[in-house]
Amino acid sequence: MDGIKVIIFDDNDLLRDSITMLLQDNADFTLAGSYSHCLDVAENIMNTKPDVVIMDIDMPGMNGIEGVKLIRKNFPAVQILMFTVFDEDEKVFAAIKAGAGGYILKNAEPQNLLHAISEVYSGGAPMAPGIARKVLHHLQATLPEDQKDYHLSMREKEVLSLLVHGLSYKMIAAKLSITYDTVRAHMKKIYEKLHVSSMTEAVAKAINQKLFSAK
Amino acid sequence: MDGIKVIIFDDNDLLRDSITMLLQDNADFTLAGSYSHCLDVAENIMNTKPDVVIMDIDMPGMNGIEGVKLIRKNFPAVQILMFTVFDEDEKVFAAIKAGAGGYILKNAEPQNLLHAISEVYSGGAPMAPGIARKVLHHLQATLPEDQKDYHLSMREKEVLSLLVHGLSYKMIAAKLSITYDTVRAHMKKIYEKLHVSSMTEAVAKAINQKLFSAK
DNA sequence: TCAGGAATTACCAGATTTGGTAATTGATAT
DNA sequence: ATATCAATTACCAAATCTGGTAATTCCTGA
Repeated sequence: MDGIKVIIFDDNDLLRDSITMLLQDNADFTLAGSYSHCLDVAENIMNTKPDVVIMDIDMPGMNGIEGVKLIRKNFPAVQILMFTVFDEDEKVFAAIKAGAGGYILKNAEPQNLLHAISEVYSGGAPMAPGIARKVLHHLQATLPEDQKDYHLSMREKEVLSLLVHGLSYKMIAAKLSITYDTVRAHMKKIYEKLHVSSMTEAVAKAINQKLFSAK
Repeated sequence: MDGIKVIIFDDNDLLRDSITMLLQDNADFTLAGSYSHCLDVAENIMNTKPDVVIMDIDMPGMNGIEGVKLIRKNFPAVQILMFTVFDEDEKVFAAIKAGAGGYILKNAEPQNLLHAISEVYSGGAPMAPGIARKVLHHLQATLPEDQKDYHLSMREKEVLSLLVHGLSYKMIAAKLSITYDTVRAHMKKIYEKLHVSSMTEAVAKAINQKLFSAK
């Protein structure tokens, strides 16, 4: 009956107040805490057990990104909604990397904030339009290319994988219980198929083409 | 006065009809074309010059992902909104990689579709909640770790970079106009700093830690 | 001014990799 | 049944890499 339990971290007192009122006027939400800094973030969460945390980025003492990391590490079930004026790539991606579940901007309509809280609570990932576009573009750039198929045999993949993990021919031979010369034979085939002619090139190509997670 | 110009590709005739009606009832949108397959996608776009394309994935002849690639390649200004029943990672990421600007599901409210069209048109990236979450998670997983600093000197980075690009000691020496032995000296330092002891390990570590884009 | 790091060059000896050529066995495909 | 391919082993000679040790120059911070 008390709706989604929310706490907020923001050093702007006026903004915290207006959000407090916004949430109090709406039966779907309960404001369980409001803090001007996130130095005691773990304690605050322990005490209030929120469903959703609204987190500013620029705060004295500890910035919101660090706060997010702490929350994710200790309370993985809590959803975090970034609420900030920043829309630079650096902050956005740092927040996402830290584990934020949504990212909206302070110039948004109050109604959007409420909607975003609901959405992040129910497993969505509310993002300001420009942010979502940034995220999509970044993803487009990093997503693997259409994987070329180099027609490596099972054994060859096995050998290449070990090579990528730093083993020498001799070590690979030992690991696979085959002869040094057999490893060499496989390597020759691999070089041929990958169009390379040295271990370093093979490793670089294997990792870059994501033939292996390599780690 | 005729609003956002939309065309749609979907092999479900009933669905195309209902979207046709939906758009006709709304002055903010104009339906400029409706096709059951995207085999003639380039021609269709040439003729209709749409602002936004609504694209299904599963269609006879050519699937929507391929269609998206074609559109992106030839008409980069056109925004594409995926509209499909699929929410598997594979399809989602393939569509994003291909260049889709938004991704919503067919079980969404009609109102959401209209909203998504507006959003993708104005530079946003509308996504179904679950899709957005997938995207965020994927990004979290691929975003670079907090880069460890191996304290490599400028010269050492230079040498390592060339190594990653497949050059041998000799080639590196030539490229940098230094002696083979100098390259060796740098490599020894690099091995020490990266805690490795072979070229392959150095290359693997350099790429995995994203010291270089390596491509 | 002195210590320390970065960049450079040098040499030695041993380990490792590379390219070429060749052969055997077993499985698969036509 | 014949041809192709994967996996295996082998040997040679040349090229390349690795670890150790050492020295010089230049520049920078204490």
